[in-house]
Amino acid sequence: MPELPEVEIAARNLRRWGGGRLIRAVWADPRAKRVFRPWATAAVARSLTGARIGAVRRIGKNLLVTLGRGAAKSARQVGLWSHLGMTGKWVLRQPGDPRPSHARMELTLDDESRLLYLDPRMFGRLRWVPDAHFDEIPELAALGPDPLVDGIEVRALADRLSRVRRPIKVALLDQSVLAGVGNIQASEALFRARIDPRRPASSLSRAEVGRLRKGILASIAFTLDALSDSDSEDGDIHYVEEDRTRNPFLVYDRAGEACPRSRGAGAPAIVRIVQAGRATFFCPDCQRT
DNA sequence: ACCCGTGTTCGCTG
DNA sequence: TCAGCGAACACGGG
Repeated sequence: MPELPEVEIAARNLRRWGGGRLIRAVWADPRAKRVFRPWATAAVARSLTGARIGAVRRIGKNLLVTLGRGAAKSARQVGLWSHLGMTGKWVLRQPGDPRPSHARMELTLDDESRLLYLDPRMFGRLRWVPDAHFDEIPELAALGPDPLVDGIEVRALADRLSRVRRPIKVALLDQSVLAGVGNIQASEALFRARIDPRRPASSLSRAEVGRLRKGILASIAFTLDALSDSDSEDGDIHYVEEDRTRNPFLVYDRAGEACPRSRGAGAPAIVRIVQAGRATFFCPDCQRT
C-alpha cells in the first residue's frame, strides 16, 4: 500500500500494462461516488471510453495518466488523476477472470485485458482532469519536491524545516515539505539518519538535514527493491518467503524487537510512540540527538 | 468484541 | 491568521 515506493511500482505497472493501449470499455462502481467526486461515475466512464493511454507520471503519491482521444494529430487529451489513499491498488486481470471484490473501476483494453482499481475503504481518489491540465489542480500545485523526480536539496529543505515547530517526524508527513514520504518512510529515514523523531523540525542542523536526505533516499531505494521482488506480473502481492518478506523494514512495526544497529546482548529495543495520531517507531538509544 | 491502520481533509481551538 | 490537533471517512485483519 501506498507511499512513494508503492505508488512508483504502480506507475511502472500501469505503463507496462496499459501504455499505448486503447480503452475499449469502462465500468465504474456507482456506489463509489466518494472516490470519483466531484465527477459522476457515468461522466468519468464516458470520458475515458475510446481514449488511448499515454504517459503515466508519478508525483509524490499521485498517479497522473495522460490519455489521447481521436487521431494522433489533432488528439485532444484527457487526464486521469489517481490517488490510492490508504487501501487503493491497481491490478491486471485477463478475460474471464472474476472481477475482484472492492473493484471501483475497470478499464477493458484493446487486447481484452482489464485494468482494475481496487479500494476497500474508498479513501482513494480517481478524478477526470479536462485536457490533462494537471498543473491547474491546487492539490498537486501544493506538493513539495518529489525525492525521486526532483531530488532533495539540503539547503532548501533545511530552510523549510527551520520554520516548522512540529516534531520532525510529523513535518515529514506534510506533503508540501516533501511529496511522497509517508508514515513508514518517515520512521525509517529518521532511524537511518539517527535523528530523534520528537525533535522540533526547526532544531535540525544543516548536517542533520544532510543525513536525513541520505536516509530518505536510502529508505526509498531499499523499499523499491523489496517491492520489486514481491510484486508480481498482475500486481498482486507475492511473498517469496512467507515470513521474512512480510516486514522488510528496520524499525517500522518492530516495537520491542532489538535495534538492528546494535545486535547482541543488552541491545536496546525499538519503541513505539504516537505523534499527531500516528505511530512512530524508533530506537531511543541511537536516535538520541 | 475490540483495536489498529503505508492517507487526507475538515472543523475547532488557542 | 494560522499552526496544530482530533475526528471523520469505511472496511478488513489480527
